[in-house]
Amino acid sequence: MPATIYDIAKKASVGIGTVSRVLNNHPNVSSKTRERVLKVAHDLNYQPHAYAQGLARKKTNTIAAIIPYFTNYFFLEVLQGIQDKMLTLGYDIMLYGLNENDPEQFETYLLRATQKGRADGIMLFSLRLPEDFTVKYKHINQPFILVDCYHPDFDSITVDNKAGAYAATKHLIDLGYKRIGMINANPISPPAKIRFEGYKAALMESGLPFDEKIYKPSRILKYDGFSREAGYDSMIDMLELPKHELPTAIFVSSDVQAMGVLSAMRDRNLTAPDDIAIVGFDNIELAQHIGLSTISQPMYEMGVLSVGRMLDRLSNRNGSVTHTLFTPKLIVRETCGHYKKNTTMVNN
Amino acid sequence: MPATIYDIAKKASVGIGTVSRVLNNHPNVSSKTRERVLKVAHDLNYQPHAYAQGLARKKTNTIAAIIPYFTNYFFLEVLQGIQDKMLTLGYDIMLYGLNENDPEQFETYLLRATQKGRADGIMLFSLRLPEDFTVKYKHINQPFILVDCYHPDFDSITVDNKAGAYAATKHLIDLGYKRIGMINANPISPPAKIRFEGYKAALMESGLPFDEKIYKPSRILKYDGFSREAGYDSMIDMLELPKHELPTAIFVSSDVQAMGVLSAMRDRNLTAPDDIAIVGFDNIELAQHIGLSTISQPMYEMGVLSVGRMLDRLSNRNGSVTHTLFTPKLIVRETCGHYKKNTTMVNN
DNA sequence: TCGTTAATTGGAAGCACTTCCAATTCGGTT
DNA sequence: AACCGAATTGGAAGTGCTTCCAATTAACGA
Repeated sequence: MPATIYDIAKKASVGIGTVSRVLNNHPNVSSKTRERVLKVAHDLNYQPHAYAQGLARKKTNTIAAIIPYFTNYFFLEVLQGIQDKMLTLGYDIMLYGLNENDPEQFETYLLRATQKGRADGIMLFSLRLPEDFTVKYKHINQPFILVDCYHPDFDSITVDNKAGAYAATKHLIDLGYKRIGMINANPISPPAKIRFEGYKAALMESGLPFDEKIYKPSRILKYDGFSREAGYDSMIDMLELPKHELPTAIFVSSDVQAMGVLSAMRDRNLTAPDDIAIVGFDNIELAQHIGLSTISQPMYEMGVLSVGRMLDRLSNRNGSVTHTLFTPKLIVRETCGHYKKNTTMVNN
Repeated sequence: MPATIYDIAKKASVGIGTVSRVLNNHPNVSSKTRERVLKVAHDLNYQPHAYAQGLARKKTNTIAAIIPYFTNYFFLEVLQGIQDKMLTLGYDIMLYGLNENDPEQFETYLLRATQKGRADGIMLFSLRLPEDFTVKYKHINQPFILVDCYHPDFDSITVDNKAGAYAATKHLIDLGYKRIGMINANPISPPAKIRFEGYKAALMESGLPFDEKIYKPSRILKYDGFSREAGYDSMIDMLELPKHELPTAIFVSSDVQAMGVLSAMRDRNLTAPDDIAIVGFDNIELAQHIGLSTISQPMYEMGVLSVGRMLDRLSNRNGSVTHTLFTPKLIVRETCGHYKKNTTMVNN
């Protein structure tokens, strides 16, 4: 039978109010009684009851995180960032991992997470929110923070996809490649669209022409084309081109697709970077092992920052919405070919 | 201002007791009042306050999961299994992810998780518990369930490491390899020790001699030798042997080590399985991509089962402790060489 | 020594629920 | 119409905390 403040009060011959004040470091307690209470609390091995505190304080010190499991590495890194930061702040995190194959799950989890008294705030990751999200969830009084996704009405932390795509393409240009193609996911998806813009911007700026023949948006639509299969398919399609029209380098809109692209090349007895140089996007765990040059998102930092945002929002409900854009980093490995001395080589 | 049962009671002209009974499906309510209350509740968009319920019921419907992040793929799979099962049961999960570099974190998290009223039970993953764990945490009245780790005093769900190692070795034997080595982690670690036993048992059974020269426990001790570097180091060491003493096949105690083993082979211009066949253990995500034959642990199922155990334990605190042993599965890919027709080929 | 002000202190009320007990209502009997 | 047991119902008490307000005590100067 765990001790309550009543037990402490009785044993220390004080009122429960005093016990509470001591335990919460309120100033108006004489140091003698404070010490006495503290000693008794320690002797009884007292631990406050989280739910009773939550009920009385109208605060749970818990935040809910809704993350799709299938984002895998992203999921892990971001979560770790959040967790580490949360610990130091005394918050707990309630996890709601989404399975790709169950579209109703999001609603279910959202409902649970927003159930009165469960969490102080909700963090949503990599989820495309419907247009009507705002009206639908207007009545919810927990703040939302979006990470790796965007909606004008909520604080968000995203990565600058255009800058990333630009950096990838620019790097290939700097290496001397002249005919640079792109294998994209489905441009319906905002990141795919924006990465395409970054690619074009880099070409423009360097005076290279944009050639439709070596730009392949994905024909396979599952996961909006962000899949190994989609990459494979696009590359096979690309390789139908007559040899002199083939690109010498390709920017691929994601690492998973790049995996497929590399498989397709292997099947055609081509290697990267000797035949065609490849740069991906995302820096998934695998990228390091296969030497894939890519663009890395600062996932851990995004996690940490998102916690900060959440706390800001918690203490100031009506502040104006902020959108933070992180600049991703180019990671040079083998698949993009001989790198120049002036490029930073990053090892993991 | 969200609705409470008092609001409902007033609007439906009934007492709060009745409202509560309706909401909790207690039998003794006339169907007229039941419907009336239900309608009002719906109109007011009523949601019960989780903490108030928890306080009154002395039950949180939440369980805490303490998992080391560095287990990566294991972490993801197991968590998903838990989550999916939990959802259907109306439980929430509170996540405590451990960083490898902070040994005090475990204590901290355990303390938080066991704080009164926070979670109904605690699940511990892949954590080696100190001998004195039982006495130290005797006072805690939340049940513990151990997954992928063992302690005699608590329910546990583990994988049959011996059977897995046996299956791996036996498969190599069945393929016709006669000189089969093993690269192990540090045998201090229980799984490493037991996998070694499985390896030896398979050799024995087939009348093959155990040769110390081709058994290499790890010299690098970080992560108990379950690391890429350890695998690399052991393999380099192994390759010092005169050619005729080299094994023709090696069972490696983990996939991460196998990664290192394969790198070492590549550095010496050897390939698997042509020069030396390799079988790993764990079936990490990467294994599929590099065609590594390995032993797969049913992580998802372990997660699901652990939830079941937890609920059993929750409803029967004093039942005797159960230890469940899962039998892992052999996954045949390329690195073990030509497979026989009678072996099941698994694709992922 | 006595008033006055400031520093402590006790405990009721409130947080939103569940549950138990006593009271009321209902249906069916006689 | 009166009665009885069963089916409903209301609401007090309890869950463990915070916080506020009134009351007590201490401290200080005159």
